Amino acid sequence: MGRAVASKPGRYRRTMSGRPTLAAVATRAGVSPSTASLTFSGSPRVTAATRERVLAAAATLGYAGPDPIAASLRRGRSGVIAAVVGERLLYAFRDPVAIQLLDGITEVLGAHDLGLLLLAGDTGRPSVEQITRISLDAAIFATCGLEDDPALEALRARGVPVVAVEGPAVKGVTLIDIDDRSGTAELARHLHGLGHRRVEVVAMPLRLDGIRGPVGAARRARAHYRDVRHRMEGVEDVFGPVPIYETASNAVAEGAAAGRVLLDVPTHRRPTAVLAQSDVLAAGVLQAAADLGLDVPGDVSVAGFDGADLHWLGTTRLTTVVQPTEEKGRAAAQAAMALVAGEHPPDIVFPVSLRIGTTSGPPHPAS
Amino acid sequence: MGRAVASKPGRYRRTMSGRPTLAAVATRAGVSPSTASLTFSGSPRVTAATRERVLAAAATLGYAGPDPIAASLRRGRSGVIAAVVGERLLYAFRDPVAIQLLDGITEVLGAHDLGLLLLAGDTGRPSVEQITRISLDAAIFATCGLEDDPALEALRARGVPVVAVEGPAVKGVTLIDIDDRSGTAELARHLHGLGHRRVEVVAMPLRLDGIRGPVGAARRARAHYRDVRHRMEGVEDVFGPVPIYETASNAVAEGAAAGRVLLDVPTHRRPTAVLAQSDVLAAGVLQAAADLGLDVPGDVSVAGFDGADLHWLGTTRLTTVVQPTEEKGRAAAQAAMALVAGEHPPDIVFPVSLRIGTTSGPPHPAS
DNA sequence: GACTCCGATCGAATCGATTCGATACCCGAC
DNA sequence: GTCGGGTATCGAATCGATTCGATCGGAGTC
Repeated sequence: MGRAVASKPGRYRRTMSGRPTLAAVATRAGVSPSTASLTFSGSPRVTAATRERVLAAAATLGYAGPDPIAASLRRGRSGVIAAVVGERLLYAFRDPVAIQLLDGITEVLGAHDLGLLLLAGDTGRPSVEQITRISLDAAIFATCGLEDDPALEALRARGVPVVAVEGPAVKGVTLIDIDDRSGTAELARHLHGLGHRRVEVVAMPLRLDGIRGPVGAARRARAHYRDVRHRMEGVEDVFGPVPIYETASNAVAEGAAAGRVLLDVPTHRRPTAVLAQSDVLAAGVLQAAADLGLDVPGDVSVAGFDGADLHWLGTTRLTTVVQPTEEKGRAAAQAAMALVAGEHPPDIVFPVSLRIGTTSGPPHPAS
Repeated sequence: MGRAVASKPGRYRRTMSGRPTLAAVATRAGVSPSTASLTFSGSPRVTAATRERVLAAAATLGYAGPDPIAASLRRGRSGVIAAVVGERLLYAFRDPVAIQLLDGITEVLGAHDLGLLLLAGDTGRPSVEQITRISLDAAIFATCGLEDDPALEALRARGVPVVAVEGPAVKGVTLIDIDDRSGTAELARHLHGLGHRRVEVVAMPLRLDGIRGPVGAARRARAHYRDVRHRMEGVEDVFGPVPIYETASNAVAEGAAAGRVLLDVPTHRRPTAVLAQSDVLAAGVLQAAADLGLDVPGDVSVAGFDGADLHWLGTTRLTTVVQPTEEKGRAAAQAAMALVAGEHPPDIVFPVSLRIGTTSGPPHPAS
């Protein structure tokens, strides 16, 4: 018990960053590294007394628990699941649906102490470099999934399991989907039943090239996104071919611009109903209608899709198709976790439901 | 070249997940693991010919590059930086400022192939478990930073460097801030100059307890968030003590509710100007004013803070204090990277600037 | 008092790459 | 022909933990 012994109480090995290692804690506690490890993993095979000693040693040395990186290497997983967001966050998160989806995802991942990594693209896609440098257990294509996405390619090459929310529909990818087509068709039937015959569609972007305007057959055939396609088809199931106006992005301003184009025409050529492919676009159309002094639904009915809560609409209740966005997110997260566990979760298609609000009504008899 | 030899072309070691390892590729290419590693790290010390052979071997075996986890362990970094978001994403991301901040962060991180991990709290704070399980190189408190945050505690215990955006101001944490106080004061002077004398403040939450209503002295003293405090002080610097109405969250609906309370009173008691602490809240106040049939700025001037682009405001240009949100994000990311590199980046305070819009004007002479 | 049996603890291999210093080789020069 | 210098490649240690099977010690039983 001489001073020489007592004077070097902290001479244990430390990590590069200067922090102690599990081995150091074990030494200090007078146990083997294995026992120390067992202690921190909360194994019941460790005596309470031993546990105490290990924890005390850890406290003394300022050890905050096993290094996650080393643990990840040994375990073969990182505990991180990526959400791939095609655009810059600034644009992607303008979409309340995207946010709600992500919220559902984090809800499930957080409950399992998993982390959500955002893989966003500056110009379009997240860099493949990012994907190869960061350790991921799985990836969820949250928005903008494309069949020929290079990010998808990179993930598959690495053997990272992939979940896609509303596409891309690729073999080996678990798909979490909603019934876009029949949901839209139900909405279309509602409008048709009200007497509407002259309807037009305001579509979300068919491709990521910033083009807006009327959609011709050629363009139509090259529609990239599954949900966009299905929502067009749903309308056509009821009304047959209808004019489609494509927006450059899923934003209120885009919807407003489209709305002005469609509504600022002589009455006899004006559609009696506008079906926007999203609530956000519909909000824009409503704005355009208001600017033009048109009454909704008196002069024109407006419908959306998503059932997003657009707080800025005030008391207007948009007629729309409600999808279980948050549940989609939860399901996606669960599927991702199942894939990580080596299971083969099934694809899922969630049902949607029509919600009739205050923005749809019968057209003018004259129309 | 008998069949027996040719039939076993791929007998190299593979990882647990069934993927080949760098060592396997090296063996196959007839080089040492070191050389293979050098090849993948793009070292110029490797001959073109050798590089070719290694890459060919990798292609044959289906090797997509070094395992990020193993590389992380060796390098001592994971390439992941966390953004701590206090609330659920669903609420946090309703705030356009938060999104813009995050966008700025991802812009910088993405350019360096770093990943952004979202640490969100379901009920309040992100779980400490998450922090101890996931490997982080640094963390950025993006919103809702509190001095006594257990998450902050956990991060520091692990030795993870921390950057805070607008608080918490704690020793050892790099602070990225804006000049809330003098910015608000400038705005207040503008209104004072217009002739306003009866002004009220709609404040963001002072604490995370869901309380809304007039703020008394006791409550005022316990204001938790730095930006909220500073924005109150800025107003008082010009007007002296003014009534403050606290909202339960930074949302349009909350602003609207507060607006109704403040504006739905007899004219002589109605404030001639309302200073909301954020543009989102101001949007709500505008909505309330419209609902009450009040003209802005005729009957009441409304001002916000942030300079967020609220696309749903239409043509109304809010009088507000513009802060460089995106740049704040970029600075935060850069500070985080500097900390990871072992540097000591300085705290930063960004200036803000008054932007006079269409929602402020002189009060009624009668008032 | 010897023999099992059971459970707490330990040893050692392993996860997959990175990196530094050493080696081996090739070319030119003396 | 040999030596020096420079460079492409290699060996081996290391990053920090996890985990399986082995070991050791003590309690219970005949």
